[in-house]
Amino acid sequence: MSFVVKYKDSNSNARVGTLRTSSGEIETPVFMPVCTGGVPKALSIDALSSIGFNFIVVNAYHLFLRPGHEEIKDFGGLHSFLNWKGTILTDSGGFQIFSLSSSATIEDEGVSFKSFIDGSTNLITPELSIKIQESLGSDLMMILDDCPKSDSEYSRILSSIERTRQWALRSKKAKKTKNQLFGIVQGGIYKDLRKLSIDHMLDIDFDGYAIGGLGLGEGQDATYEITDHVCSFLPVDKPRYSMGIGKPEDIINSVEKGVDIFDCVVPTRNARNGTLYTSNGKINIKNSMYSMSDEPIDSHCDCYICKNYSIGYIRYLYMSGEIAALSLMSSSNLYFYKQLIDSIRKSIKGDSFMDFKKTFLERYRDEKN
RNA sequence: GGGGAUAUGGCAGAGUGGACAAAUGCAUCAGACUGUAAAUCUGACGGCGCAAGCCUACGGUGGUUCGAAUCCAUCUAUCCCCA
Repeated sequence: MSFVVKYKDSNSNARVGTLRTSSGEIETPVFMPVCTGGVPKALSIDALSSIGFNFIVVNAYHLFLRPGHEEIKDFGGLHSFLNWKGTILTDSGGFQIFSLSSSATIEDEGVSFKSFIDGSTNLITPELSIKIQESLGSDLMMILDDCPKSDSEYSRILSSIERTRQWALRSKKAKKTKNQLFGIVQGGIYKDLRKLSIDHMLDIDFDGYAIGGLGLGEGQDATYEITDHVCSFLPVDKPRYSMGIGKPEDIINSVEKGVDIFDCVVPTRNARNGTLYTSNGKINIKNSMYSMSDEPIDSHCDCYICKNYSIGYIRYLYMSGEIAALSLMSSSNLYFYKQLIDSIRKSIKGDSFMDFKKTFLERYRDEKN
């Protein structure tokens, strides 16, 4: 068994488990910093190790476009190329059907993307996606899924789960290595389609199951409801991954429903756009109230940045367009996420997850400086 | 001393008789961001008002005109060239 549940919270579906991959053992719930192109934006990859992360997600489609999966394979694989000793999960490119929808054409065979780099058109099939992920030396691969826009109508979602089923079968068949492969549940906000998609994935049987297509505008209540619905049908002895989720409160609520693995661009992208996460809620460093403030970003935080930098100085750097600000802020947000997921895990082990949730959210929502 | 040019909202800079409270950029202020085509995007940005609207404003003053940031006179300031 590559996944074992070690602790189960008695007041919720939250659990602590260990996930074994070819690059080591991961304790869940876990958060993966997003390294789409092989690096966390505005940071070096070793900054992640310094913060304490040992699990990242990269994107197969982006690395296929540049520098190329064959090139990376020749280099000795992605771990070697990045000099990353931790675990790597590769996303298949399915999300780009959503995010690059204006330059994507979906067919049963696969998805054609017009490259934003050189304009070339590439057909990404489930087989090619697996080949790319295997060439990269992924520890944990994802099937190619059809990720539609959240406001799509029922018929489009229905076709997406059917296509995802076909692509899942082909992905599994194409897999040549022993590395793990996760299925992805689609179905939008429609519970019956979610259930159908779960059945499809369970029939095929994967090493773990991801919930896809959430956090794309359906609203937080819907996100939690669908997460709960999906988790209730997933096997307890397999890891569950909520793709792209989420904001701090989303992670807590999803853990409560039984999710084990997360990734999200929010800590890094929002850092670059001026948002910092603190135990008292998120703040916008552009707000004039932080001008020349000698306070740390988070007075409850004991990280290096909070101990050594004032928010007034970081704001000055940000407003001046200094690159260092983006780096400091990304690092600070990732540290916050690391602390959050560590605290979640600790509270589950102590069977006090719901108390942790209450305490955390009260402070996170109300005090907002 | 002689000749020439220019003066516009926090800054830069369009506009040269009515569609001008005045383009655009920057700065400023606020918001958004969920498997990253994002160091991005959206909104506000003379005053008062919820609004219709009213008031003040394109260096000063005085004119021409139904109407002036735009035309004329004059004053002031700045810059350039020749002595």
